[in-house]
Amino acid sequence: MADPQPRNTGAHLVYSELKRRILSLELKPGERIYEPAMAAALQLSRTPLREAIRRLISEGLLEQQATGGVLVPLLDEKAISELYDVRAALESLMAREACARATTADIEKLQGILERNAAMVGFADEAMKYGVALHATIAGIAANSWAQRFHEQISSHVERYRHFTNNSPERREQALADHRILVEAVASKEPEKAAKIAFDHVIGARDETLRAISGKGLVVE
Amino acid sequence: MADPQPRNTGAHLVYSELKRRILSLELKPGERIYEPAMAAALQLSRTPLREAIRRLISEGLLEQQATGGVLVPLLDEKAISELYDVRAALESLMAREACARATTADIEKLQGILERNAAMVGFADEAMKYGVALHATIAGIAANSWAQRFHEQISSHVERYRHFTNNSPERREQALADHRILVEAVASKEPEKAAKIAFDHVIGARDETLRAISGKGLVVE
DNA sequence: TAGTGTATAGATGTATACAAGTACACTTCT
DNA sequence: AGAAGTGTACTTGTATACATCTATACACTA
Repeated sequence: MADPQPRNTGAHLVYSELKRRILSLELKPGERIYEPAMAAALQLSRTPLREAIRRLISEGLLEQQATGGVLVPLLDEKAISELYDVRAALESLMAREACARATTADIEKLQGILERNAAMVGFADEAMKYGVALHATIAGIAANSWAQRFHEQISSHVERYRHFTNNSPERREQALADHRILVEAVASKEPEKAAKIAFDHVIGARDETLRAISGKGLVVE
Repeated sequence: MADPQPRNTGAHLVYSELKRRILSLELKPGERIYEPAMAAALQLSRTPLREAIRRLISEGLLEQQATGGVLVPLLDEKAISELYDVRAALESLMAREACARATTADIEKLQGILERNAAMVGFADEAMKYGVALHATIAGIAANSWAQRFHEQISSHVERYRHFTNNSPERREQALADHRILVEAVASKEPEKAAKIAFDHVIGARDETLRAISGKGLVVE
């Protein structure tokens, strides 16, 4: 969860750096973090390091053992499923609220992103980029700070699983189709319809991800 | 967000204590927290106090100013609305998932709580207690740890607004009626119906709360 | 008088020293 | 040999000292 205006302190820098390492799997699931060693590696004292660690714990990106040690959480399929389910609920809500708040300019912006999404459907990275932009724009229109906050946290965790999924052309076509009818529903101000589309869209992504991952041998201890 | 097993450290104790003071409005919205004074008052050093403060910040129960100071967040109606909307999405999701997972024993438990809820509908505190128990039980059946996590955070914040609402007999009757059809939907395994009922139920609570609060002069600056 | 610069008190951010607790290997006893 | 106890190395938790930054009051200037 990035701050609106990250302050320029060591604790915030090491927070970002640790988060980056966790999401990139540079810090491996199950790995324990030892404060003195990590502080030395990052060239800081334990105090700001601990602040960063505590924050990551409260976001679920690190786990505190009952005994006091701190671990990078393991990956497992149940967690993926839970993450996507909550994400579906949040995106569904934001789509619903976006219907109530979208201005003409907002809708044009969505349609613009949709066009670029369509144009880039052949390129995995670009298509992904515009997909994310579309969801972010809808989130911005909905303007529910709590939904956004939680959505960001969820997205961080999903990021950790992305390394195991494959982004197929079929999936991208499907996502584009979903996006198209979602933008249409928002444009015509149909909140229930938009909510359902957003929900099903994310559930679809969940099932696809679970399929892609199953059997890939997620890291277990 | 309470830990599964709160460790027995000063930082955790002061976290609980500060959280209690924030939710009870003992620490007033807009009030600034000065570390040296607060540490002295709690008879601890600044180090564990800071850990508690950081955690509360990441849960939104304290706010960090760009300049470095830490404040108790102000109360305002927009925030209430956002909180309830997200809560509606989460409870809706949990009701949906509860349908898929509920065992016969789970359903009997729900019906038991419902009966006690009905018996106590004349008493504000008791009725509230069983209402909360019902939602918690459904959350337990759904068994989505992320939904539960976020739901707890949201509930903490809602707690801060409860001081301004009045729990009328009519509201309690309405809530009981909602609970009844919700349990029925879960018992008959109708996920879409249960999801909609839970959503509308919370939205109803939101509107009631907004009505009760408007004009009561929420603390501003 | 309004505005700016500066000094100063006091807050937050960081480093380090110390206390308390945990894990693990080794010894000892049955 | 196996189990239990004990000592040691090391980790986490806390206190404190220090550095840096912020805010406010006051003097000075235009």
